[in-house]
Amino acid sequence: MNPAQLADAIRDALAAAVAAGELIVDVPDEVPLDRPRSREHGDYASPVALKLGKAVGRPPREIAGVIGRYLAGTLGIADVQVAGPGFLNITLDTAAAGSLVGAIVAAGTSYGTGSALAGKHVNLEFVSANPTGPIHIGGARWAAVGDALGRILSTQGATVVREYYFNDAGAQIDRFAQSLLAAARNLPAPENGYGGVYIAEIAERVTTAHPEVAALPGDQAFEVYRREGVELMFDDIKKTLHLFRTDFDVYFHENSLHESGAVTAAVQRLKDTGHLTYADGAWWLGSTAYGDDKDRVVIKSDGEPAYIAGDLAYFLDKRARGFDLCIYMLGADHHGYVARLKAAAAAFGDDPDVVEVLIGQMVNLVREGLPLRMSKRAGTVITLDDLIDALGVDAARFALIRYSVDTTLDLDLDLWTRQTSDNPVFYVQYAHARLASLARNAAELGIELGDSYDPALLDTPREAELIALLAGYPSVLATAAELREPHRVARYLEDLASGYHKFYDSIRVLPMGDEKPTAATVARLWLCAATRRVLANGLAVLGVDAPERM
RNA sequence: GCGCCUGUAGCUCAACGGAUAGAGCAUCUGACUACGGAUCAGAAGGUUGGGGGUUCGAAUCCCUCCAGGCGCACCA
Repeated sequence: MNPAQLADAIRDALAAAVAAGELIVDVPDEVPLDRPRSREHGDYASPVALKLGKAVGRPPREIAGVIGRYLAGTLGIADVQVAGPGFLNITLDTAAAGSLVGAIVAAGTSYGTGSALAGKHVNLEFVSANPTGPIHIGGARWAAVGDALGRILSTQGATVVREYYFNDAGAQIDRFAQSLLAAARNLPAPENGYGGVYIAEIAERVTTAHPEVAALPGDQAFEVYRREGVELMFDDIKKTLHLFRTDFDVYFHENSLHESGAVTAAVQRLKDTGHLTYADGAWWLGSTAYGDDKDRVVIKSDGEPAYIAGDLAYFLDKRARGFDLCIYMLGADHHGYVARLKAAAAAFGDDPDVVEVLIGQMVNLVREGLPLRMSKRAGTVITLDDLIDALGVDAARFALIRYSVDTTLDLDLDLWTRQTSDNPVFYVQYAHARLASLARNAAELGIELGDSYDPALLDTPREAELIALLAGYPSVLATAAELREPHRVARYLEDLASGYHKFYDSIRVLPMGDEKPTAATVARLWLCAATRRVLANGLAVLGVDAPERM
């Protein structure tokens, strides 16, 4: 029996009680059903009586008692208890609970998926770091979390396009190109320019590939460094992200919006519809209506488009490509954009809720208990490449994903470089490797899963706990998708790994010595196969490897 | 000054308005001649920053104060 079937059974019991005149209330379409934190509260718990208390006008415990009476006879339910203020605690019978194991093995990689977002076209924009330098630690957080979120949304049926917006127009790129030129010609770095070893390195690569540049006058050389340098930067960024297992479907270039006339057209459309106002020689967007603290300039008084003009055209472009949800993942230093982006949608006559902005807090690095202060000027920026070198892709991704993005993340390099049990990613991967090893040993002994097992043999508390954990995976995924919180999946996997290690420690799976495999051996192997499946599915969602051996 | 985020065990953090607030680390005590000890069992550790409010029920929602982080450009 799965949770959805149980919820239906509770609703049916409620409906039956209402039909019999024992309760007078409108039967809701859906009945709340939770997995209690404590196993003492059964396999499932429903606060339905507490929710209905006011509408029915009777004490919740009384209501729960009535529903419980109607529910008690349901096939697969071993026990129904009224507890606490009026919870309905439900325990499945062993066979009904154990049958889940077979369902998981049969479902394979699709176990845990849902359909809450079926038919949704989601544009997921993340990282989008300027191509003026390598991805740094803040971008790394979004790379890991954004990629995981994309996979999570996909499990719920959404069609997800991952997108990276390259700001390759404007003054920052000019400064980048000037910095390259200065480095190539051994001139001091320009004011507001970029420093760091990578500048010299890229300048040299450009110079090597285009030796003629040395003889060119400054403005022509500048153009070469701009064109070629930005291209190299693009390549480096893509390469690093690929190494980090974060690939994008679309790398969108801001420049293309200017060159195609999309920016001009978007601005003209807003002028025509009266959504831009002219004041002090500039054209303004009324973003204050969406919580901005001031209106924003779209066309500057010198006639040039401001940065936001590109955003306007970009949003229209996304909508024209058929997305009905546009998610932007931004760092805390850009939280001021939320109102602007929503205002942009509204100005085009669109629903502001199409725009969803996720704000992630900053990442600090800690070493030996002290915060590592990063400075571009001093060249102590920690890049994504550095992070991968230090931790490896698996640990880096897991470390960045397992914390809510609402909290400022202090990443302890000592902890995550340690290859020990302190490190959550190893704990989870070890559980998977152990399961793989167990399967190898079973195969060596000639024990096979076969077509079926007896679910009623999975009858110890440890097994019941493990099955209950497995049963929780779909709702964890669904919640993670709904709340856009990938860290829930990571935490769940730690719990599941813990549940498995406990099981492993207390219950022998394979026969010892001369013993013959029994029906219980087979049932337990099925349970192990199901656990391994869920660990592998969950790790895949995070983009973390599920190793056969460690 | 205004806005967003945060404040939970010694440390790092969980907990879609639910029951006795949970993990890991650190500390202390235990468990391997057999499926991987990178593991497990147990102990100890809390006025969920303070104060009000809403609710059958608040770490969670509202108000307020305190503390920290990040922003408040005709830059991109």
